Formats: sequence, structure tokens, C-alpha cells
Amino acid sequence: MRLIQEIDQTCCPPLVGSVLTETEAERLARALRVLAEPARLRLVSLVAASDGGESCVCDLTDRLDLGQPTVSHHLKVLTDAGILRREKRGRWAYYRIEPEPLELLRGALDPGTAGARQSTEAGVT
Amino acid sequence: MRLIQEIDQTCCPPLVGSVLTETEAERLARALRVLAEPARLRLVSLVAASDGGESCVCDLTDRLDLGQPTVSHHLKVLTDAGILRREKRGRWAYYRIEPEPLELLRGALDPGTAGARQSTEAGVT
DNA sequence: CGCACATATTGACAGCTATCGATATTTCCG
DNA sequence: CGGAAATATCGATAGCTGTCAATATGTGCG
Repeated sequence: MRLIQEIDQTCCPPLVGSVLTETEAERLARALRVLAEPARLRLVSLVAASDGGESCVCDLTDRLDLGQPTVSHHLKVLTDAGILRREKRGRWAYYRIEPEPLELLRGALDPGTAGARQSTEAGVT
Repeated sequence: MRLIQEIDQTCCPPLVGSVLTETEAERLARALRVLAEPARLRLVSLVAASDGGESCVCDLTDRLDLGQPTVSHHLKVLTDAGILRREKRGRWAYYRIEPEPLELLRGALDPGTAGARQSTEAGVT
């Protein structure tokens, strides 16, 4: 079994248009759960807005009013999901956004809703 | 305070581009949490795929391998969030998709990710 | 009216996870 | 090497929520 639950194409079939199987629903739910957390949303937002598109943990802990272990935990969850990428330089760990997973999730929420378009997993450009 | 947590514009500022405040993050997280659940994803998917765009609860309980109270609970959560709309006809309750909340959530996941576009809350058509 | 059916509500409980303090690990610096 | 700084991991705990059984509410039918 896979310990690291990365968000890939298999997680994001169109929410509408075809009925989700139990497995698909499970996968997509797990992916969404990663973002369904205030601290993690703020982290993503902070990282994305930061200069050069990356932040080190120390900057993030300062802004979040949460303990360092907690921030580290959330960063791990986001990284395991593939939403953030970690790069260690010297003593510091820098995080930056990985655009694709967010796009895939967006895609999962996309179609049928307004009339069953078909975007699926193809068009991430 | 508001008991019913409906998904509206206030829940979905762009995830990136500006840094989410604690309140904004809380709101968006709560909205995402509604969908971050396998049973609810399947319900949305089932309703959307159903004939005429609506299902009654009895159809849904059959397909979900969950007790009727549980299904009813999930339907309530989805309805309170504004994702489903409930209409009672005779003894039956019919649920259908309300497209806008899903679109708003999609919008929240949209922009900056790839370079801070500005779609925000305007273009739902 | 009274029963049967469809759905909703209630109360209880188990499982998950966000959070923290303590500690381990890694890396630089002198 | 030794110590300090940055980050990660661990173990414990509290709060939330998905689930169910039991029951309530509503609605048509005879």
C-alpha cells in the first residue's frame, strides 16, 4: 500500500458526468481533506504570495500563530500530497507551490455541474 | 452567528494572490470540508448523474451502502452548504445540484498558482 | 382516523487528526 | 569537536464527525 498519498490523475475523475466509485470518492476526498484545513490553506497562500515563490519554515511559523511542530506537520501533509515541494538549502527548508495538484483538484470540481463538459485529466497544459 | 454555513462569495477569496486571513481560511476550509468526504462526493455525483438531474433519498440510500439516517445526514450537510437543493414532493424528498457553490470553490482553487491571474468572484456567468 | 411508508432527528460512540511539549536530527560555525 | 540554530519526529490528548439504532415527523391511502 502507498504511504504517501500523492494527488495525481487517479484522484480526480470528474465529480459529475459519471458516478464516482467508492474508491474514486475515497481518493478525491482524501485529496480535498488536505486543503480543508485553515492552517494549510494559509500556508499555501503564504507560500504562493511570498517573494520568489518560496518560504522557509521560520517565516511561516512567525505568521501562523501555531507551534513550529504543528506547522511542520502541516507542511508535511501538503508536501506528501504533492501540493508543496520541499527543498533544503543549508539549515533551512524552503517550500514552494507545485501547481499541478491544485489544477487537478480544480478539474475534479469542474464539469457536469453546469452541463457535463468534458475536461477530465487531459488539459492541464 | 450563522447556524447554516452556506457557501457564498465570502468563502472563496483566491487561494493565492493575496494571503488568506484567519477568518477567510476558516471559511474556505469549512466549505471544502463539506466535499472532503467520500459519501458526500458520491452523493453529489449520483444526484448530478441521475435522470432529470434529481434523485430522491430512497434511490441514494440504495446505492450508498450506508444507513438511511447517515445518508440523510450527509444530504443535510450538503444542503446547508448550498451545494444541493431540497424539494419535497409528496412523501419524497428530491435533491438536485446547485451549480454556483461548486463554481465558487473551483474559483478559490484557481488563480495565482500558476501566476496570479485574477478571476475572483465575478465571472460565474 | 389509523396505518404504512419516506425521510429527518436524536443520542451515543468510535475513529481520526490538529495541536502541543519534548526530543531527535541535521547543518553550520567557531 | 561542541554548541547553537532550524526543522522534523514522537507520544499524548482533546475535539470533531461519520456512523448507527431508535425514534420522531410528516404524508398519502383506505
